[in-house]
Amino acid sequence: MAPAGLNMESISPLTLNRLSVYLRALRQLDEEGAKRISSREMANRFHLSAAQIRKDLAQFGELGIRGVGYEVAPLRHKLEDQLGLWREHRAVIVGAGNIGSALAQFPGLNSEHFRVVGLFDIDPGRIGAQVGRMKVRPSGDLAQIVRDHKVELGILAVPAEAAQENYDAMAEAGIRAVLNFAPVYLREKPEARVKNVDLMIFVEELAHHLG
Amino acid sequence: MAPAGLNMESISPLTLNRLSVYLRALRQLDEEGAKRISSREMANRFHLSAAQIRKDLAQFGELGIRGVGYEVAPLRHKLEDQLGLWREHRAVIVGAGNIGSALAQFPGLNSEHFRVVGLFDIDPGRIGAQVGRMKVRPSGDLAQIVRDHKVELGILAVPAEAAQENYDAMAEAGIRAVLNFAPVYLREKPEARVKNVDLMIFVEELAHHLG
DNA sequence: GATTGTGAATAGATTCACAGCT
DNA sequence: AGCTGTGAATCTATTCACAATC
Repeated sequence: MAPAGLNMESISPLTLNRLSVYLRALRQLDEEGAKRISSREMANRFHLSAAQIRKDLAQFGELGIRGVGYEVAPLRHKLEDQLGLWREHRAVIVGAGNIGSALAQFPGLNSEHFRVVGLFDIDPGRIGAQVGRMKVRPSGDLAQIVRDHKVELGILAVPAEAAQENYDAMAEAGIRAVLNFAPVYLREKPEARVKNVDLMIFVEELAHHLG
Repeated sequence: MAPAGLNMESISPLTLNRLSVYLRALRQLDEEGAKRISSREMANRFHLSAAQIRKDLAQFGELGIRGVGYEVAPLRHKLEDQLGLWREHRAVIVGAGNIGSALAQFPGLNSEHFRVVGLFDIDPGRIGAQVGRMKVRPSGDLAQIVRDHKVELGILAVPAEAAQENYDAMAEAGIRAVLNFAPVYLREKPEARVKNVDLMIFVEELAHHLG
């Protein structure tokens, strides 16, 4: 009997990130029409560890069938649930520069699970510009859009020096989670969790190996 | 006596990524005119762990002064050296869609340490388009540009289904390291190291916490 | 016979706490 | 007096290896 909802332990961040990887693999398998997959097959195919797949998945109950493997579609949906993808999340992007504009049109953020409902900037030269299917709005309209569309997710794509004030404004408007692309440490408020994404960390990791 | 160059141990990936974080902090301190900083001050200011800063830095010799702290400018340069930033690295970007075009104009990739020397696409509708200071070139010109500019770093910003063939072409052309933004597992060649960046992992991590 | 789920073993990372310098 | 560098202790993550199950 799988103790479905009563898991006290929170998922470790490393495991959580792997769930996203497994989910991507399962979606591909599902599209290919695969009905079942063993941890070994999945590990070989997507360059993962079979033991780790099993340990990670076992946290959510007995999801597999001994002697057989995992059923692709049900496992996919289980992982989507764990990742909060059982409902649509609305997002706004603040900063309509290159990165912000690219993210506004990013397929993953305009999918079944996420929807970008606003792209904001403070620069009058950008306000009103068409970016994909959206028009850039003045940052002053943020709070109203967040309220009207029940936005939970904010994406910060402003210069470093403007990041803290825009984060504060997002938190104030009721946003619950922020993905920060500005290369700066944000003083975090309890109501709005921050996840930093620093692209230079990836580039510098490669540069180190180049020597 | 610090055994400067004879470090046999390779740096762990977690430590390596923190070096980028420390470097960013040190640059800011340097610009502010700070001459010295203690691990404690740095930890408080940038929300890090003092013991971890010391452990990480101690790998590269006795960089600090007991009773005093670290000298900002020399430490900054030591970390830049460790991260391979003592010389300029040339990069090309393949895929001139939203993400590729944004990265072509990303300040970190057009800095003292990195330079984007080419932006490529296969779509005739994009070839010739002006993106920042660059014109989009046909992917067929990749090998020549890589050779002429001694390019070491490739950035893959093509759709998932085109990623493997473009990675192979990069490796073939002589590129040594690839930052892959396509959400797909690449069969890696020994001559061209891959670092995957999947933006959906970050978004889904936040979505999980939103529940 | 095959594969999961899992306790035990191993490996790796972080934090503690203090000796050693300045 | 204050801060680094570091061994020891702790905590976390991964891998192994096999009993349980289909």
